[in-house]
Amino acid sequence: MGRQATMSDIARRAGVSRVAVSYAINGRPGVSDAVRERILRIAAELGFLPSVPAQALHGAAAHAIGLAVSRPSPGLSVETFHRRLISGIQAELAGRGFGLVLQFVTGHDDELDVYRRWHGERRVDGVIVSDLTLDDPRPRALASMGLPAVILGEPSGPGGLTHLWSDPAAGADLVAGHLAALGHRRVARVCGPAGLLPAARRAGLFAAACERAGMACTLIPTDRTGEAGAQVTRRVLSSTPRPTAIVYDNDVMAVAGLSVAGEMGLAVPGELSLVAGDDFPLCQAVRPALTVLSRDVDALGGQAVRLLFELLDGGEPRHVPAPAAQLVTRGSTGSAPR
Amino acid sequence: MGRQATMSDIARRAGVSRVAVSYAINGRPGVSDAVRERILRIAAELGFLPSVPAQALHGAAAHAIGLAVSRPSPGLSVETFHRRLISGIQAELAGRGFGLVLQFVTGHDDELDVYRRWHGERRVDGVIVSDLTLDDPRPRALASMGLPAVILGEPSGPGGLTHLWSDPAAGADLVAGHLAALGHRRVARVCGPAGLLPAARRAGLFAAACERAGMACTLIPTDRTGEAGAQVTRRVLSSTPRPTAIVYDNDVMAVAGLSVAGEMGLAVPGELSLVAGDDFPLCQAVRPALTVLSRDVDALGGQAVRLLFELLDGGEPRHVPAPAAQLVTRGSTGSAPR
DNA sequence: CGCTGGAACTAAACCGAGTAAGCGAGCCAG
DNA sequence: CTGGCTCGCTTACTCGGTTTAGTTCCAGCG
Repeated sequence: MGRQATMSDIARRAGVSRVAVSYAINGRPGVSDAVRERILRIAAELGFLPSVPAQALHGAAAHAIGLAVSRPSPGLSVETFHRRLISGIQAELAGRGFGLVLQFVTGHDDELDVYRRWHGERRVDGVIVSDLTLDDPRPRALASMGLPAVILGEPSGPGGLTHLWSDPAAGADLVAGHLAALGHRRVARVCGPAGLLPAARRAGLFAAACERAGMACTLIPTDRTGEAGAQVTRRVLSSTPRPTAIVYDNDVMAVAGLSVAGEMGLAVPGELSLVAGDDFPLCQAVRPALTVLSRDVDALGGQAVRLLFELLDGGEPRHVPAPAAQLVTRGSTGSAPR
Repeated sequence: MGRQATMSDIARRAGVSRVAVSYAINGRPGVSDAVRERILRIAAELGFLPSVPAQALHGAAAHAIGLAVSRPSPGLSVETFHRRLISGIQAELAGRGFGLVLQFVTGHDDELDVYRRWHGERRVDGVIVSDLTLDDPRPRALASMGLPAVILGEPSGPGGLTHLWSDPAAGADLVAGHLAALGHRRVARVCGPAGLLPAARRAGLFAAACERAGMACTLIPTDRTGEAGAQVTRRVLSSTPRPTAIVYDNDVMAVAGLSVAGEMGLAVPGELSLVAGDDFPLCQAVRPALTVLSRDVDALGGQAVRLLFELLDGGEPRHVPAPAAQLVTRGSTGSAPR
């Protein structure tokens, strides 16, 4: 009710100056224990909380970090990825009293405008950037803007920003190795858009891993939607010779692929093995449950936040490897048909 | 580069006082057109943006609204629901220069703490509340806190807050009518947790709608996870007499159910019809695509924001009906087996 | 010629905090 | 007994913008 209590209110009630209240509440020396205690009691009574805008006025701390999410990138996986990323970010943020400001954007230009606005309006202290593309303008722009940022993705140019990314080679080897060990010799890889840096790298590395494992590999780029997953799967399964395993870049395409396989009367994993590129609840809900290459996205978000705080505390930007992806074997992969 | 330009910087460069700059930038009378133009030109050159914290200091406008999302509520549908809600909120917010502050919470108490903090710290101007439960303490608490709020859900107590909700009866009738017209006589409804207000209401109304349509209906409460969807489906399909149609409260359970039906050798829609409770990309990705009861969640989010702005502009709280859900017929429903 | 009025601008106060500097009291040492 | 030191608290200034109250200048008008 009424308005929020301010330090002046507390000072008046306690019969001291406003500054004494500031010292008491921030736990700095300058007030006696007796007065400090009285002030804290009154503050608690009044439900006092310091005004973030007022604090942000003098220092630069807005006590918030920003995350811009590319809106039109289709495919459930991306959504789920971001949701888990946000979840991980939150967990780390909560302890520090920081807030998360979220904004959907439609492209890099739009996103940079958002960063400029956030920074200009002192709304956020730093940002976390995901979905790196080839020749991405964002790192450079952020650096010249002076807005602290943690980039989720491999550093390409020079740019002195903090990057956090995991080596996709390890994951590619895991999947290729698993399939090769099961006796597969012909596999298809349903990839993400060729323009997205991580998707392109994953595709290339998987092809290389297949070669090393002695398997033939077909790469098919898609827009990562379920529709695309279904279409591509139908086409691939109609080709001759038919691959005995398909690896999908995300979960929604894999689910669509599984449905198509069922429709075409192919037993999974008896006649066809499937691997999904990310582990989300959906992958365990379908029958058979999908073998997945799983990243701990929550942990990634948390680590990104910790790196951002490092920057905010005056640390130098650095490049950090993220934990590697792990293969979770479920019912959708089995021995290759003979 | 450097720090952000302030009004003082502009004033110095333009050779006028800070106040003149304020007038010029806010389009208020008090400066000549010549000076105004010069000030605006310099402001643009310097990339000036007013500091939100500084503005928030005098009025109450933080230029942000808050959304707390219940974190542990399981089930992909809820996640997707929130994602689309956020998307709709964003679209409406973007035009007004408002930001969205997001926070995951673990329960009502936690959520109320978050609201208290947001409000106390002047971080947000209002909030949007979803996932109403029976005897929900949040509306009352928000009202007594004086924090403007739009509640997505049916008003239960008195409380003078704005509520936005759609009549679930219409949707229940649509689904029941559709199935009855196809000749179904025995249906199962896989529901959400009994404690969630909308889930409970939907369940009750669907049972009533079935009765009116002359169908027998079994209600089964679940926690909405894919696992639960699979389990319940297996149990239901093993019972005698077997229902000829199953209606799920969300998408992930429906997908799990579809997989189980395939596993058990039941043709969809030949021997069994399935309906999902929400329309998300996933429902179109699987084969056959799922018939769904679709709400325009994006529009809902947008409308919630508009109602919140009404409140912020001094409007009175009111109760508003949301657009009714629509039935989208796809491949998973067909004539009942004879 | 002087009075009124409005346009154009400025000085000063304010919002709610943080920080630096100042000042009186009490204590200790010389 | 007094100089100097610390403790405890206050006054004064800052942040960046808004608002209120003037002030100056000039035109119009009686």
